[in-house]
Amino acid sequence: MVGVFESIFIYEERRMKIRARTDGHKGIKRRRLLDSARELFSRQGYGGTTISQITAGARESTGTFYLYFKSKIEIYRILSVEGIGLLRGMMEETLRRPLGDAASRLDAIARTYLEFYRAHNDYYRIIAIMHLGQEEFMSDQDMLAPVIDEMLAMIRVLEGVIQQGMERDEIVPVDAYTVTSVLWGMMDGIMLLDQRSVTGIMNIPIERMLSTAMELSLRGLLKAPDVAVRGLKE
Amino acid sequence: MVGVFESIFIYEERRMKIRARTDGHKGIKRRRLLDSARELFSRQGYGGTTISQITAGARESTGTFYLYFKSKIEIYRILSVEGIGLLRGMMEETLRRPLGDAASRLDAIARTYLEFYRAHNDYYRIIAIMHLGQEEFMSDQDMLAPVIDEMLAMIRVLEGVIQQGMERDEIVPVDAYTVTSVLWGMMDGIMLLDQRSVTGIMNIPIERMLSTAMELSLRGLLKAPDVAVRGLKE
Amino acid sequence: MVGVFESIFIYEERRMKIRARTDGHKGIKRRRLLDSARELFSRQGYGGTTISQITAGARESTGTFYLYFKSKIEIYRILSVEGIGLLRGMMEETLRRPLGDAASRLDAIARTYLEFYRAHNDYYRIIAIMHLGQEEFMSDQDMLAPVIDEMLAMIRVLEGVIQQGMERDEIVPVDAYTVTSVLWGMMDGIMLLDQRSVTGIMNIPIERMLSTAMELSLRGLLKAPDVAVRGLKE
Amino acid sequence: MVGVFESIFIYEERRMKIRARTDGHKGIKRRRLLDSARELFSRQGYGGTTISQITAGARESTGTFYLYFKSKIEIYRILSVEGIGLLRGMMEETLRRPLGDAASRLDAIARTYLEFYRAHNDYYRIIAIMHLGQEEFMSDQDMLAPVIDEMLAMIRVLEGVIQQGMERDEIVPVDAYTVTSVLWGMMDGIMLLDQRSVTGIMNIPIERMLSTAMELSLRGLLKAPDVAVRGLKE
DNA sequence: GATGAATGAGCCTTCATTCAT
DNA sequence: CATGAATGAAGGCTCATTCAT
Repeated sequence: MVGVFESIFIYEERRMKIRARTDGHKGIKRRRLLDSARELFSRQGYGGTTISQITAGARESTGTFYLYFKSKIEIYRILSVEGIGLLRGMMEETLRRPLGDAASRLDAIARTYLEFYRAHNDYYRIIAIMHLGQEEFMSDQDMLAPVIDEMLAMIRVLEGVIQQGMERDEIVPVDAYTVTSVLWGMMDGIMLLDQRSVTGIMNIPIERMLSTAMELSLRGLLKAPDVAVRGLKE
Repeated sequence: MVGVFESIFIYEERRMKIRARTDGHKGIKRRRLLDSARELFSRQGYGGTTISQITAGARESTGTFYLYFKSKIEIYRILSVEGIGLLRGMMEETLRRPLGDAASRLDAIARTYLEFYRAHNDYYRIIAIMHLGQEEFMSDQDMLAPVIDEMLAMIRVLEGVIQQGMERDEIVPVDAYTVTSVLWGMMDGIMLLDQRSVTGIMNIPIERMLSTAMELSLRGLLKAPDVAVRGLKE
Repeated sequence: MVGVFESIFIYEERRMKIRARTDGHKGIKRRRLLDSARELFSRQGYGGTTISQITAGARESTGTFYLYFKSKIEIYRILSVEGIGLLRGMMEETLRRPLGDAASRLDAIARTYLEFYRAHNDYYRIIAIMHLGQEEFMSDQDMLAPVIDEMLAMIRVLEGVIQQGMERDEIVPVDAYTVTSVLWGMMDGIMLLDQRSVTGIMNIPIERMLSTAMELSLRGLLKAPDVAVRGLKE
Repeated sequence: MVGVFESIFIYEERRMKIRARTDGHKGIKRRRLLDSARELFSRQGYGGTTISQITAGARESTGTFYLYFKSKIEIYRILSVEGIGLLRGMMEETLRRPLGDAASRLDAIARTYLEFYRAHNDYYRIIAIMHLGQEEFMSDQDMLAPVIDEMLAMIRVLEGVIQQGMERDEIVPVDAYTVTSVLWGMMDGIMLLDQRSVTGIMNIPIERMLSTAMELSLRGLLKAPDVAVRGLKE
């Protein structure tokens, strides 16, 4: 948790050095508002959160909110883009490391997604869950477009791994794009289960669910699965 | 449950300013309100839907709503239970048919879920999506309990299939409950992707995604996957 | 409590014999509605009582209410008149008995009022308390007129006692009408205190308050108070 | 408290579309709302008065109400406490003056209560009348508690006077608390009569009723009544 | 006559957004 | 720039009264 905020503030710090000092103040207030909103949206939902709560959480006045954001929905959009950018950064970071075969790389990707899910659950909820079934979001192209762009970029990264795996003869021939999407959906589905399980619906630890899912998929995907997959039987 | 849906198409003929003296008439109004609510909740979310919209959609007056339902959240709960009951009915219907091996059965289950998803997307959205991130629901046990009960009952059905598959030596030894959950999560994840793709994020037909997911999983799950799985490479 | 209702029913019974049988049924329903309303008004206040509650309490249907009463306010008016009539009946009954001097008569009157207050608290609340500060009642002359008429009639009865007492030289010379009003107000004030004390404001038994009030007044009113008044010092 | 009332007449001059930036302005709007509510509650009762009416009376918008008060019942409670505080202030003021014997003091108390009743009839109606028969208030301890406390405090003041009178041998031996309650109830009863007589039930001026009541009681209460009491016969 | 479903105006309260200061 | 008071349009829900049956 702390790691992220540091990085966010560091980012802001950098901007401050480039821009005027007032911009720096501006940046700080803006960030405080974003942080407050993120926490509240995640906890209370979009409709359940009021501008007053956001500004109170940031120790700013109501009016100040509109100095930094056009509307309530806009701050939500910004948080979405921010969140997905954070996830992408983590993915790129992961894939920058030298990782042996396709199995390891896919495994690393899954682990990274899980790490994001846990360390930045606020963001996860915002980008993956909260907007579902909110007419305002689904029909607001300005809202959705940048989120979708980021998401597609990330899926393309994953797709590259699958593609490479096929080229290296580690993965059975498949339609890389479809399989990528399926893997992504699978991961989301499991995290969704975990979100629901917050309310006690089922009690399997998410790591176990995710590793089971990956082992299952890798067994189906790899040419020589026996090497990579362990522990399916427990 | 199926009978109910038939009635949806019939009642429009009868439309007149009729007082609901008989149980039949009463049922018709109630159903019209439920249908209107289902459509609106699914499209606009819970918070985005007003009682006025629901009654307008059913061509009734505001007060009439409260003749049939205790509150806004109550009609949502009823729709949830109704939806999940419908899904369960379809599942039971499917599994009642004589289905050969575990592969066929799992395939049939996936197809049934997909059929529900498509034919009753309103209900799917209500039971699987709309309540996410609505603090209101997550803390309302009266609301959640029946939905969760039904859902667990259904997962147990799926688990039985896995279990049986292991006993018959068709499926590799796994923890049935975990694998069941993973499969369920996977299916939901893919449907979630499709829901998002309503806005054009990616262009793969859901059937293909789901069959790819099943093939992948079955390859990992079955002892002799080559027999059951076809078409992974396309 | 029972006594009153018997008398009411007997009254209705008589009417039944005179009128057609259907009128009898009508009378019974009407009475049931009145009784239900009386109990509810007294307990929940006018605004807090709904027509549905009244009809439910009388085991009649909502619509039936409007067969017997023009409106919600009308049943309230009828109850008021009924209540005050009941009180007057009790007063007349009391004064018909041979009662010695003025002191005894005034005492008997106070006791009768107290008895009414206790045995028919529902009615007391309706005629003396509930309508206060209800714009609708105070400006509705149709509502007030009959209640006022009955009340004036009763005050005149009391006035007669004072007058007679002066003529007999038992009471010091006073303006009978003023003193009557004062005595009446005094009794009401004490009952009001008791009503408030229901909520725990003060804990003196009403009999003691009322007897103290009467002793005090009689000492001021009578020419030879020492004879009539006892127990002031306790 | 008195200061407040002065302000009522001043603020109208200042009426402009002004934002309440300073405490002063804020106080003015609050007061305007309180005054509007006081007048309306007194005239129409609690249930008969709407927030819209209150804000319209104060020339504010609906939302503004909730800037200054938590709810409808809260403004009623504030008015109650304000009213009873005003009465207490007047009582204390009166008793601070050097008043000779018990008779004069009791007389002064009665006059003060009457003065309050007349000069602040709105408040009188709110604290003494309006809440009667409103189940809503009787069960709301937060509402009742401060009112009751103030009232008991005032009764204790009166009780002190009686007590002192007995010690000085001016008053016959009585149970001070009971007699106090009775005197208080008597005064209220007479004011109640007057409230009802607003509608023309009887035509005696309230001063005369009250002075008659006091004379009557004092004659019963004092050891040497002939000195203090005049004018009973008119 | 009797019924009770239907109506819709109206209530209290909330909150995103504006704008005077 | 910054503030936070002000706004007023809804929203969910109730209930006296009506009227088709």
